[in-house]
Amino acid sequence: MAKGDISKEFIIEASMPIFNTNGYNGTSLQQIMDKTGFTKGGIYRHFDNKEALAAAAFSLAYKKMKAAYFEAFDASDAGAARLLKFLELMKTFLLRPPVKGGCPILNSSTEVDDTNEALRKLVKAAAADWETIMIGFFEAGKQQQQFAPQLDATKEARFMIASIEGAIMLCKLHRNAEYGLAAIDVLSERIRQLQQ
Amino acid sequence: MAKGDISKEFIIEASMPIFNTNGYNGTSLQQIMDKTGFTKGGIYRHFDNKEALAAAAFSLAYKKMKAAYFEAFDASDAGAARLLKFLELMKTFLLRPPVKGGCPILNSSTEVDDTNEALRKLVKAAAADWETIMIGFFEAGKQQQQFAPQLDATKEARFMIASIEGAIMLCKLHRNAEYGLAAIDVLSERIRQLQQ
Amino acid sequence: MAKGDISKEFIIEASMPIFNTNGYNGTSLQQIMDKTGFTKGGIYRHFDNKEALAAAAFSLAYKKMKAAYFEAFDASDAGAARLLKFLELMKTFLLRPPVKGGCPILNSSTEVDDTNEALRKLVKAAAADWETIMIGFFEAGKQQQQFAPQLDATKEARFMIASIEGAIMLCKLHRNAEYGLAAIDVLSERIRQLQQ
Amino acid sequence: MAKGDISKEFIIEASMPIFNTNGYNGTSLQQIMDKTGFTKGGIYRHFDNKEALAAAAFSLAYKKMKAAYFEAFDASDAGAARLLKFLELMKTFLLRPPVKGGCPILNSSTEVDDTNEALRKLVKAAAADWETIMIGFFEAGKQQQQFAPQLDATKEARFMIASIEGAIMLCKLHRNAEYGLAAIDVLSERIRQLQQ
DNA sequence: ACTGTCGGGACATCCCGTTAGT
DNA sequence: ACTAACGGGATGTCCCGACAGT
Repeated sequence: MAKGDISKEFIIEASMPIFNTNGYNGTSLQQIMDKTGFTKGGIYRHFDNKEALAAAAFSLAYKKMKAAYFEAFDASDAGAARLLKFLELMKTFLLRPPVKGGCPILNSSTEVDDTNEALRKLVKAAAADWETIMIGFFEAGKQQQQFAPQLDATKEARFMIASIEGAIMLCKLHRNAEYGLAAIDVLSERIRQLQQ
Repeated sequence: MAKGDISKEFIIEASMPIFNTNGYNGTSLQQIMDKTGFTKGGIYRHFDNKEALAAAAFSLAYKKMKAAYFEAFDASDAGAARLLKFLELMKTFLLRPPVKGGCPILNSSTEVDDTNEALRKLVKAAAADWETIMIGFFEAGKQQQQFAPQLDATKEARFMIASIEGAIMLCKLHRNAEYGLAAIDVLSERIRQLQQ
Repeated sequence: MAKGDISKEFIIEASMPIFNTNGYNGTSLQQIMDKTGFTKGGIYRHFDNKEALAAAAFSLAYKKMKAAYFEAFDASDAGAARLLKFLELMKTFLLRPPVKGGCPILNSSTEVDDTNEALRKLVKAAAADWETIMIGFFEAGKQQQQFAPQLDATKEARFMIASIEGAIMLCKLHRNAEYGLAAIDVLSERIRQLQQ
Repeated sequence: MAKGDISKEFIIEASMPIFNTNGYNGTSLQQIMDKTGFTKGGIYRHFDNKEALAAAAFSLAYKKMKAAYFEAFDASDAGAARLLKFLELMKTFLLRPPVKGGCPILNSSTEVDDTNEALRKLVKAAAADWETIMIGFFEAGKQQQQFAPQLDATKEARFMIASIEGAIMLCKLHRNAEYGLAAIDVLSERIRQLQQ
């Protein structure tokens, strides 16, 4: 990796938690300058503008979050077991998220608008990616005859994502894991109900 | 109502959708000046600072949202029926929310931090208020023997709120009601399951 | 005294220490509003503008300072004795001035310029008034044959005022009476030298 | 000297007379922008805030004043002769000060308070520096047996500084050198008296 | 006599982005 | 590849003053 690429990665890595914690509007280049030690010119060498940097930071945040999820899956697990394991993992993430600031999709979703189309597209893609993964889990469960064949995997996936995101939001707001644990528990119950 | 109070209400009413759409950091006093026709001096006459105005705007937004909810409840309905009606209402709100910009709790939750303690408290209180209302619905259902007496109303309420907020988030992000409808449907199913 | 006059006096009395401590530019009407409990309109009922109020406050400050000086003079004292008594009084005033903020002439002199002609005239008049008083003391000493007839009273008065003001300035700056005591002591010495 | 340093010096040089004439509160960044041709961004590049610029301006003002003093001293002069020469110089400075606006110590002393601690420290240090210099003159006179060995150099220095500053103040206020000349003359007399 | 209301502008500060230079 | 330097503008806040109303 060339020197420039190292710097670029370094800037993204350093700015990611700032963006994910303070939001796009709440983050200034000055904060990133302070953290990285680079000057503005050095940063703009690698990114056209603030939004491009924010987009890169978001991508990294999602990548890290996703990696934290997959890290926890046992290769032998599949279908329902994997889903339950995933939900258990979520519980620990409610107050101690794998990326500082919590779920980047949630954090970005309220701030992106028509003035941030590039970033917006990325967030949508990330959400879609996550959905695809979850659908895969449900489909795997169907193939293993854990779930009924008529189970609507897309619906279940979206429901699960929505509930988890909402749970994260409540925990962050109240600064109390209790508010989200309830939701995760119900989701686990549902997975078990759907089996048999 | 005195002249000043009218102006104050007017400013709150006008700034509410701006704050609820663009967020706290994304909203400038200039935008509020443009919308209201007031100058900064006129605005600061009624609010100590931007946060105070944002707080008032949030309160109004939540009040309007809550009113829209209650407006839809039939006085004769109670317990499970009221919950199901509420969920039906939610479906229509996914893309056409009663307040512009969508659920103010969701919108604010990602942006409030330690620098906005006053606003933060309000958002927390609103979330708690909503939770209390939902708990009341479940408790009413228990009293009418629609739900089993051992049903954990708090857990159900938190789960429902989390799922709804997550659903709203997904719809807003994708600009497509489909992503949220799935969640609402599952919630309705669950209410029916909990009955009998 | 009519109600309005009482209010006027009250406002002057309350704003005087603020102006004398923070200076003209450093004092805002808000501070005076807070201290008096009046609103801006109430204040402007009695004063055309900020400068007019500052002028009134200055006059009061000088009046109080002058009163504090005369209060200490024994009616029987005159000439040199009175001058020495005055210098003793000055020593105690160096750190505990009779009006909060210290000598209003000194405080105002650095801030008045061509944009404050009205205030400027007042400060000049106050300085001239003080000078006249001091000249009177020296002249009285001459008449009592304490001082030589060829003593230049004006020169001595101006010198004494300059030294005292400079001493006050140094004490205020260093927040230490030592710096000014030296000057006062030399002045006392000189008075004694001039006698015989 | 790098380009930036030139700009910085230029800004300090340009803002110094403004600060020294109008005071800290009476000086706006706009005035400095107008005078320098720099924009706020360009100014803030070199100074963290207004106070930092004011501090730099004060330091320059004092440096210039001090330089003007020393420039006038003949290398061969020392002790009493140097003091008398200094007082002669003061006379010409009463109305035509070496730095526009007059003595920066006097000008700043009335305005610095607890909100300007950094600036305050500088002004105190300048006053102390001047005092040290004056003490040196008196001590030199003692060593040359111009003054009695028991002469209190510190006391004389403080007295002289106080009188000079007070004289400057009176001249500035009355816009008339007469008021200060009296004081300087007496000081000269005293130096001659202390000799013998 | 005094309050309430509002205008209009100034203020210091912060911001993002560009360019010259090395 | 990166820094230093600067522009130009927006931000929230404060400030003085005017005026209607009572």
